[in-house]
Amino acid sequence: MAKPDKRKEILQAALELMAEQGFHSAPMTMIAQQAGVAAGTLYCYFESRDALITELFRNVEERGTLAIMEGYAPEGPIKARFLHLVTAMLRYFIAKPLDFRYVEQFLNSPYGIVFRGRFFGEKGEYDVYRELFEEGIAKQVIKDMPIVVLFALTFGPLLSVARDHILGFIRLDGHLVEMTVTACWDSVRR
Amino acid sequence: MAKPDKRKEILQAALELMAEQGFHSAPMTMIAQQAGVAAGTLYCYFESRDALITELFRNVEERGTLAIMEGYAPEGPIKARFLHLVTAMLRYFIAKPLDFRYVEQFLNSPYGIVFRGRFFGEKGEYDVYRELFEEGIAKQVIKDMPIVVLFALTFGPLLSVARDHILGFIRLDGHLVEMTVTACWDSVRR
Amino acid sequence: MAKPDKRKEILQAALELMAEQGFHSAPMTMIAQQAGVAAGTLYCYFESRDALITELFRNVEERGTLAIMEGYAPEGPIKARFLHLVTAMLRYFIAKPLDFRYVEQFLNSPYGIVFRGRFFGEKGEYDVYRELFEEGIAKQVIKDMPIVVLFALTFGPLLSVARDHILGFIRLDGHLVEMTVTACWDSVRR
Amino acid sequence: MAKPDKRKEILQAALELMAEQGFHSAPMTMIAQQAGVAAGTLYCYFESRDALITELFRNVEERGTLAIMEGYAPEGPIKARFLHLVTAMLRYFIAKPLDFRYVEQFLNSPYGIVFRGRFFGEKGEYDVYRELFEEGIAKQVIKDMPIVVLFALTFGPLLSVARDHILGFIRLDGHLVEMTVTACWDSVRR
DNA sequence: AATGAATGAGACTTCATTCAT
DNA sequence: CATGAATGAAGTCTCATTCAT
Repeated sequence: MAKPDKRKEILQAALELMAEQGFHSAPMTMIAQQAGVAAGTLYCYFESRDALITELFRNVEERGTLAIMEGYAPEGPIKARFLHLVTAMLRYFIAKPLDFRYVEQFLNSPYGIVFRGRFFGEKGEYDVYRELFEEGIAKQVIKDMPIVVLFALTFGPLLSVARDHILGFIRLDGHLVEMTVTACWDSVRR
Repeated sequence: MAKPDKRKEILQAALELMAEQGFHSAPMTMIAQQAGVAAGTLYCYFESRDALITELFRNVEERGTLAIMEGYAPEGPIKARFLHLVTAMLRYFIAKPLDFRYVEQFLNSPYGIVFRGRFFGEKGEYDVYRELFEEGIAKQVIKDMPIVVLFALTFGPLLSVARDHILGFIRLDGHLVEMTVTACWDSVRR
Repeated sequence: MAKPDKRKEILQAALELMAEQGFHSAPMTMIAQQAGVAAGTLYCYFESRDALITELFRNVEERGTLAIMEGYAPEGPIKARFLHLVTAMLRYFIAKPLDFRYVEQFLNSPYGIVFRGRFFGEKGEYDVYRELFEEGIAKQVIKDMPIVVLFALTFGPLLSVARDHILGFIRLDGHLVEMTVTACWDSVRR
Repeated sequence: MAKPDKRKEILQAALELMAEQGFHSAPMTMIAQQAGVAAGTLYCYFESRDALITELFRNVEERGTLAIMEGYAPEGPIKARFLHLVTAMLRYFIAKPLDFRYVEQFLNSPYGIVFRGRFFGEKGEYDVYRELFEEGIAKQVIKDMPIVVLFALTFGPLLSVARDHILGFIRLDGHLVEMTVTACWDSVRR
């Protein structure tokens, strides 16, 4: 029994190493070391390196989903809902830079090809955006474009800006977050 | 056949393999094979794997720069210049999917961290955007935000949309390109 | 269910796994699982993997010995005794394919090198054959050859034929068993 | 170019190690060391461990085939042909104990399951035995039994006796070889 | 006795790079 | 310049065994 959270420590170790240096710089041995366990122990909790990487992504995704759904009012006006989701996501990225870097790594790796086009999208949440856009289009509040393009207009800048913040190229304070989110809105609104 | 330019063939081979499968799936031996040369020959032209990868990026970057600068009128109105640059870049990505995929791989790898924040920016071109934005801000045509954010608002959606096109999630025809570019403009304009 | 004899269950599990897939495909953990016990429990009953393997061989050997000695008339004529032993052994192999496969695995492994030259030979039974051959030679019923060669002539075909039967290359019915055994006799008889 | 026979040295190293201690005691590193090359070099000549093992078997098989076919008169009388083949094979095993041990290892491993039932049988030679037996049965010189059983009666003792010789349990001189082969003949002849 | 999480040595394999030709 | 065989460090994963509970 010992530490029932050895699994969590491994995930955390993997998150830190992979987010900071990329997948290729986080061999299993190093993850084990960072987690304070033996190399073989990783395989008590994860079937393979791939399984660990995928599982970690699900983990992060879940945290992200919780973050953006908190306080979300599915019945409110389109614009308010859009601003809520996008602001929450950007704040989440800023608050959890490791999560952000990891998601980026993952989506830009062979593992993540499957997930391309969505970000935090395990079923429900993906639909949150989709529904929002579709409703917005129907109500003529949002531009009549393919959902995929609306996604790009929304998340493209978001990821880019979050990255720049994390890498230190800018400092996203509350004001700047608001401006950025508003600009995103400008690009999708009618 | 002869050997018109072994260097170019090596670069092309690397581009194809890395763009299609990722860096990790393009070992030096395979690149050599694809280029029709011996493994050792690569090291006659490039000091190391890293050098080849970096050099290839510069190569692609140059092509991209040429593409967007063609027909660019530096003295025209802000909006027209913006639309020109962004449209040209998107078209370039669509026309050269391998270049695009490679740039993505590169920027999302440890190699590319240095280049983060810019895209086609070797000196001059980066300045093209910068000047455009600064001029636009001064003339109160573009939102008064940090250049970095304006970059994110412009290139974030562009890359995302290009990726979706290349992966087949959407089909970017002339109309859709125009709409996308316009939406980008909406996000940065005042 | 309770635990009638954990030791036996472990041996049975090892027999099944090793006979069917070979030693290499039966790690201790898998044996434990198949036996319905924890991995560590194996070491309560067997000092090591080697000990388990060796002990299992003795076990199987004992069953085999019982099978061939049943109904054996040590005072009868040479030929009748030969036919009895050989027939019984072949039938035993057919009836207990797992035992057979295991014996084969064992004898063809480093473990079994020590046992080479004998088959079911723990003390008494080996002597049964030896005495039979020696008496046969003395009575000029059996060829005057080294015992080891007589063993080879007797058991070589037996094992080979049993293997072919178990692997499905032939179907050994009563008639074929008799013919095979007779042929073995032909090779040793004068 | 260096040593054009590095491949042969690797095969020889593998043969020696595997024949003497079994597959499991001959890791790739050790084979490389014994062959006087680096570990990676093995993979210049063989795709994988499996490929090496299989290739080595084919190699040995070929040597064995040459040995038994030398001086074989396909038109001679059944008995003479039988004695030739069996004697030649036994002598080959005695002359090349490593080959013999390796063949045994191989046939008793997962690799060799496919080859079960034959010994030196790459097409042609297998047919040599088969034709011999079939012709013998037709001419009523050999017992009318399934070919598989005749194989067992012939090769079973052969392998057994060769093993005993190699392990030092007996010393097979010319006389004993002749006696053994004759005994084999007794078991299959009518 | 029994458990099973943890260990860590060691196996197979890949691949960037070198160097004698 | 070009070659490509050779290298060996490093990575992933397996599994016999231990030990605190």
